[in-house]
Amino acid sequence: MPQPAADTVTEGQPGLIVPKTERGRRTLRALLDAAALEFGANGFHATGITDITRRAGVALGSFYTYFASKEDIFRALVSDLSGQVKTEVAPHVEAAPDALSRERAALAGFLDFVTRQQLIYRIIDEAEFVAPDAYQGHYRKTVARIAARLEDGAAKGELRAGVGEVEAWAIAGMNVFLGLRYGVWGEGEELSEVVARAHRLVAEGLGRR
Amino acid sequence: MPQPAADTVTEGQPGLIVPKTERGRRTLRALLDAAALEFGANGFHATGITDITRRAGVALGSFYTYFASKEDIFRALVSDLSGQVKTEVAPHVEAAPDALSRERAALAGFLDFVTRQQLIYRIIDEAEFVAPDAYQGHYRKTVARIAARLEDGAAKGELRAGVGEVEAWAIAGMNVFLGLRYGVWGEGEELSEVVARAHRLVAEGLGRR
Amino acid sequence: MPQPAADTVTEGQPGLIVPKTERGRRTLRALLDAAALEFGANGFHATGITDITRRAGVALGSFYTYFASKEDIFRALVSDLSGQVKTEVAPHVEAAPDALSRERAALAGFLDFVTRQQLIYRIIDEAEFVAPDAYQGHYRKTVARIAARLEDGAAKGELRAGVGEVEAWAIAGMNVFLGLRYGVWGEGEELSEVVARAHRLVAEGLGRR
Amino acid sequence: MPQPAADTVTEGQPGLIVPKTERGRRTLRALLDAAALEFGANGFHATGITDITRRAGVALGSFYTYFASKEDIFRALVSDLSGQVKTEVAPHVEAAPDALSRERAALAGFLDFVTRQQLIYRIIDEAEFVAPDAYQGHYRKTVARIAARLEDGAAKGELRAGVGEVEAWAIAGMNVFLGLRYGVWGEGEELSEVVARAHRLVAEGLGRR
DNA sequence: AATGAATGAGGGTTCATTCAT
DNA sequence: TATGAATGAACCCTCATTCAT
Repeated sequence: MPQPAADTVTEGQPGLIVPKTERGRRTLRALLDAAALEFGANGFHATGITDITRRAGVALGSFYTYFASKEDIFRALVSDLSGQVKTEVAPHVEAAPDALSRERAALAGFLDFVTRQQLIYRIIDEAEFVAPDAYQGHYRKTVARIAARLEDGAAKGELRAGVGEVEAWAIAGMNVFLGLRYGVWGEGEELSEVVARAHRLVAEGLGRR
Repeated sequence: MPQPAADTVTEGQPGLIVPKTERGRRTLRALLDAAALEFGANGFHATGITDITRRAGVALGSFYTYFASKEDIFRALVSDLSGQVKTEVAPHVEAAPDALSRERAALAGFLDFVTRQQLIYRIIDEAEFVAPDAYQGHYRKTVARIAARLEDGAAKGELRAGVGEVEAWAIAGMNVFLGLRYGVWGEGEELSEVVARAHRLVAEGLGRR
Repeated sequence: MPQPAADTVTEGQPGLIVPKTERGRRTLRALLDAAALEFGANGFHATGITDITRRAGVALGSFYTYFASKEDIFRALVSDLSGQVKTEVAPHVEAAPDALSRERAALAGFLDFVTRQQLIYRIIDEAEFVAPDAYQGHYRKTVARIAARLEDGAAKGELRAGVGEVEAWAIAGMNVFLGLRYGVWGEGEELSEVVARAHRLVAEGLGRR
Repeated sequence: MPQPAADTVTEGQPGLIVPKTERGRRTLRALLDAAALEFGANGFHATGITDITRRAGVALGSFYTYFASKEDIFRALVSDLSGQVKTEVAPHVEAAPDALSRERAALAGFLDFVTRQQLIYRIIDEAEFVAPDAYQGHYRKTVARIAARLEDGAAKGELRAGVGEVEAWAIAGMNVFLGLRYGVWGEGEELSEVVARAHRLVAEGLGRR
């Protein structure tokens, strides 16, 4: 079951109003968490501002103290969630000893995140249609991280030479689709099995040796 | 540049009204083609029924002679486009001599389709939020085809044993992301290069031999 | 007591939608008449679209079949009322035998109109703040008519030479203020007396002979 | 160019809070001056309380320390401006040697005031729709002054006998319209010429001698 | 006296769908 | 079958005013 992001606003985002009082900070937090749950469960268009404020326990008008529009809070969420995914996956990745196991750890960490936060993860995907620039921003950053890992692995001789952005997009696509299929739609499939098989594809390909 | 699908409705879909008269058939066709362009360009929610009927050159009321609702025509489109993708990619695939080159051909064909019909292709993706069942249907069918190819290849000894659904989802995800990145967002990148690199990943993986 | 303008739409105004059916024509008429009463009685800002549609006996949405916005119908009204004033006053003016009595007839006709349509006349005045261009348009046209009369009178030797636009604006202002004071605010003052005195001012001035 | 009225509150008005401290007096002044500029530039309805407090450099809540409502400050302004007009015009009038030149001086002084304070002058006019009693109050007082002057002139034999309230309203209307047309809308017309021509109308009328 | 967050009624506008012609 | 006017629920957003600090 999706949990409201416990501490949503970690660093200032451009354009985000920073409340001056403690009370204001609590209200902003409540709005973001409520929005995550509502957008996640019902999608952008089916969610009304009143759904968000009702769940957050604040008055309708207070919404506009912190956000200029429904799109505005949506963008803030995407940006926030993008950071959350990265933050959750990073420790797994860093603990891995070499390039190939880094990718395995990234996939495992991502599937885990998506499974726990499945409704909320939809928000990022819906951004493709609600806030395309935020969507592009998220994936360009994500892929840049993957590409950097791959290039590092190649430089260390742990991966074959020449891997780069194209491979990174391919891996991102695999991970996202596997997350959707087995993390969100899945009905109890063994995720470790999925990780193992998908990772073998990435490591060895499909051909016979 | 996206073209209106010239002959959109090829076979009866469940729930779809089949017009009796030639005139009716033309109106239905006009509506579907107009809807593809409008939904593709502006998305489901930003598109009004009047946008569709205006472009189709029919009266507003006539829309409901053919479709029960906005979602209805959207579903019909997704189903239709799903068939189109399959139809366009299939010949490439069938011409390929072995399992690995089949996957290469599928990727190449898909990238080509997406590049030509980029706006329209968005419709399928937006279905995730507008008509999730149609979206699932499309991808389950797509993946089933891929899985069947892989299993066939394994049976023939052209691929390593044990490949199946998980690998098929991974490949689907890869293809879709590469299509979005290089077919839709791309600015003139060499698609053949993308295909070559992505295919090497599928064939050999990232590890050193 | 103000009467709804019996036949409001007499000639096509730019930007005004012209209904294609008889029913549509009736709805448009009903909306304009209702708007005149509501705007006249309560002013632009205190009048809601729903007040207009309720009085007109049509659904809220129908309003937007004919007008793009609240301002839009207001402008249409101003333009329409501007024409009505002219139409009502003109016959009095034309029946007058010479230049001085023309001005007297114009004042008398105007006071009469304002007295009968006092609420509705407020609409034109409020336009100064709601649709300044429409307001300017009305008064520039009105004054142009007065100036033309004066110049004609001077040419015929019925008025002293040199009268023109400045005098026309002065007369317009006099008429409007007298209309407001004695037509709208008035409590049964004898209008003929007002006309007589004001006209003597226009004819002879205040000085001693 | 309109100037913020330097010393706006000169005498206590009914219902107006008179601050005890110097600081309070400054805040009140700042609010009134800011309101004059905002109402003048954007009108009553388009002006928000926050626009006023922002320009005045005080917190939103402080507004209600001094005024009970938006209408309240508007009324206070109208009353204040009414006094200003009178104060500005009076010396010109008093300096004039006889009844006719008094009216000429009044018109000239008024046109001058309106030209310098055009935006702010709109406030008085808008009062017709925002605070009709304040509007009536202003013009009844204004006209009473004019009427008193006329009657005085008649008593002294400088004007023809019998002039009174009707003539005063007529003259007020002329002045106001000429102010709007040549002071506010005008584009550099020679005001002295306007004064001369309008005054000849008042003095001699339009007829031939 | 000042601050600024909180409130919530209200209003304009959209648009999918229905219906009379 | 086609037409286009009619319907009205729904929704986003504003903003005057209140209130806790």
